[in-house]
Amino acid sequence: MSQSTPLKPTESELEILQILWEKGQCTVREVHEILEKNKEAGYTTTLKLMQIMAEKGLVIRNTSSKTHIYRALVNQEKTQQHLVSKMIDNVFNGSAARLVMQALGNHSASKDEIDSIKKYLDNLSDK
Amino acid sequence: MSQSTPLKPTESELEILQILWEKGQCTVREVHEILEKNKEAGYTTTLKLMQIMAEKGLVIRNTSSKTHIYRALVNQEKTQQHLVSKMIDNVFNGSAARLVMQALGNHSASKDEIDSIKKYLDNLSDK
DNA sequence: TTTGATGTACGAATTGTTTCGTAATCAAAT
DNA sequence: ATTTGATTACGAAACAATTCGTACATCAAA
Repeated sequence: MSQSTPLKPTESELEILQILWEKGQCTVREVHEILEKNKEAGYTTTLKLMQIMAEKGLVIRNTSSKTHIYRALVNQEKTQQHLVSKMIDNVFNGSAARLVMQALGNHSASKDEIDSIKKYLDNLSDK
Repeated sequence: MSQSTPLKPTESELEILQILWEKGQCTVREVHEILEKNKEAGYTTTLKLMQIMAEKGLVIRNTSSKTHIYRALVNQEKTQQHLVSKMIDNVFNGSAARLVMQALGNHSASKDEIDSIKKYLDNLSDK
């Protein structure tokens, strides 16, 4: 089964996709202003990236007015899934469990998060 | 705190690192033969990659004999940790829990794996 | 109708990664 | 000694991602 849209966006593209996934739709300027909070970047750089993403089919844009409006065209979950699978193969030798433990061993998970994962696991093993 | 060795190896570099992590030490040929099982690649390509990795400090090589022997110089767990953290930020908007669920939902982890993760979680929340 | 602000389009420079051809080196076998 | 085969060294091409300067379009306010 061939996939015409790339499921492996670059890092910069992912930064933009995350914004679009959250906001639903954005102008280049809106995306750019959010990006700028975290890193230095010229406006035309963001513009160019989003244009390329449109060419690749990662996003679609409405060009009916002067200021174009962009939306993500790739599915958030599918993209995440694909990237996680790749990482499991590429970094953890195929072991999902090791990735999970590494992710949790990091102090990045809060107690609430851990609890919700437990619930999730309980549901999983019920089936 | 600055890190002189890059903790973000490229994909090709990761493929090689995984082999070195597992085997401990390897010649270029050994690495190359393992890589060849999964993908097409010329011998000198692998050689060049490993030479560059040595320059970057990702690996170290013993050149005392004609055939050089390579070892990973970067730590497996630290590297994994770093990459997972990046992915959590970059792909899952900072939520470790969402990464974990994506990883488990997808790769249909075995019951044993799930149980061992549960135990791991119990230990985590005890502290 | 001119000016300024805000936009898009486009091309090109820069940087990093991957690939491989060719030459040089060395050791072992003949 | 010479040949053969396996190795490293090196340079450059091919490719991809990122960055940005400049030109041009549009619109609204002066």
